[in-house]
Amino acid sequence: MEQLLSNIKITVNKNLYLIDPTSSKLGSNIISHAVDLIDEMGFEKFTFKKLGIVIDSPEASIYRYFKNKNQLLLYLVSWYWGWMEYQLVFGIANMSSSELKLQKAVELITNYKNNKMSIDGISIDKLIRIVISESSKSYLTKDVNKANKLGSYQSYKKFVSRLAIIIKEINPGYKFPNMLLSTIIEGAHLQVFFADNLPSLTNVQKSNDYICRFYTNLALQSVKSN
Amino acid sequence: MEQLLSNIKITVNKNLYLIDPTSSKLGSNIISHAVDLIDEMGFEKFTFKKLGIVIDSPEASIYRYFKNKNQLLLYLVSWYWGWMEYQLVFGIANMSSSELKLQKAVELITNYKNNKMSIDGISIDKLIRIVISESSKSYLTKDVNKANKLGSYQSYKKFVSRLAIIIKEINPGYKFPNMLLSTIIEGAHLQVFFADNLPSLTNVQKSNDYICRFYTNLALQSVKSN
DNA sequence: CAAATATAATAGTATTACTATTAATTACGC
DNA sequence: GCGTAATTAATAGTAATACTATTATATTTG
Repeated sequence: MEQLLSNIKITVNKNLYLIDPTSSKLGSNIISHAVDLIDEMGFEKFTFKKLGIVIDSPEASIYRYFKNKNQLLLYLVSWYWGWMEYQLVFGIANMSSSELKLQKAVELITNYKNNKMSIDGISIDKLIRIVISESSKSYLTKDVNKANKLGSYQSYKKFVSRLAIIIKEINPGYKFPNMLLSTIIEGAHLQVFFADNLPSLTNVQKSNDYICRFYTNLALQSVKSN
Repeated sequence: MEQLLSNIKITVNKNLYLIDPTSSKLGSNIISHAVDLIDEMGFEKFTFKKLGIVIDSPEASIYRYFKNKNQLLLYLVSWYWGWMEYQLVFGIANMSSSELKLQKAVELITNYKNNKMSIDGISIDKLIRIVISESSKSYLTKDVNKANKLGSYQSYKKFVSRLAIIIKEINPGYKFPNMLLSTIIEGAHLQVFFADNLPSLTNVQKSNDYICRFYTNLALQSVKSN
């Protein structure tokens, strides 16, 4: 895996930045330290001012790369789904059984461990925590429709539709593949968050694989029924 | 139902306000117009300043009732779960079958129509939309733990634990009742939002009951397995 | 009716989320 | 290699947000 990494580059819709942050030192600084800061202080408390202090550049320079902090979040989340799709495609490349493919996908979605690596200066570990805690804020706004028209959720939708095809292979008559997938994806994020913060809303104890088991069962059961 | 309403009062944890908003005209004005405004402009754009203008009271007066807008959101969400619990208890009062009770609960969770009524000056219609779009923001913050210790999520947790008992009645060996329930509740909210805004992430068409059917199947299937 | 108490209004401040303008740097044609 | 254009960075703002401290006005009650 590490070998492959140096050769890939996750691309992100051009509407998610003003200047491609991978095109300059300042840009990649913005990204990597934004990940650090958002993870550390949460998206609400995160500001371009604070980021500017950390990277020792003025606030206004960051505004040249991203319209605002929402667009930056959108960029990070989109990057995440690009990275997930990459892993999915490689993970299921040599599988013939669609059922096993789906299983693999759920594993991928619910596996939050062993990601100590960095890609393009982005700490995967921290990015995953950001996706879990903050990604829903990227679409739960009054601007969703506008953002959607600009392709801001492309990567996420692509990931889901790729999996929907696999589900259709397992059971062509299954009526709710996308619904099932978004339920699993967002549900899995939630359970991690609840396990850490509101344990009475989940049955997960830390450091076991209940989440993976639960959603794998859910997926297979649902798809095969109906 | 309408008859009953005049006699009940949904109570909310005392830590969710500074002054009980139901105790004064100003207080109930704050609540009812906050619901209008948040529904209209979304939680991010909503401010106490704007609310003050609408109710023709200074911003500072609102701060006497609620520490900040997050606390106000917490109050509304908590009120919502109190109201949901009330409906649940009455809805399943005379049922003997736990399976039917669970079915009724999922119906309640996924039924977003026919709520043109107002209680305590709160438009149920609008409140439901707020819960769908904004409620996750009330816990997806760095302050969750603090808020949780103050009992801010009590009503939600109580609703979930009440249903967890029903699930245990159906299948005492089922290991993940809370996980299943939070998946269904948050998933159902999400599907409504996606149907309106990001339709390719769901399979819901407007004005059908796919959401109810999907999550009812999910619940019954999961609970009976394992 | 005066004192205590509760409530409301005024007038601030620090921070946030930007933007317009100016300064510095780099790229490029001749 | 030098001047001009284009890009990038830094400065210095502004309007709005999220509060808070203080003062004023009612209301209660002994």
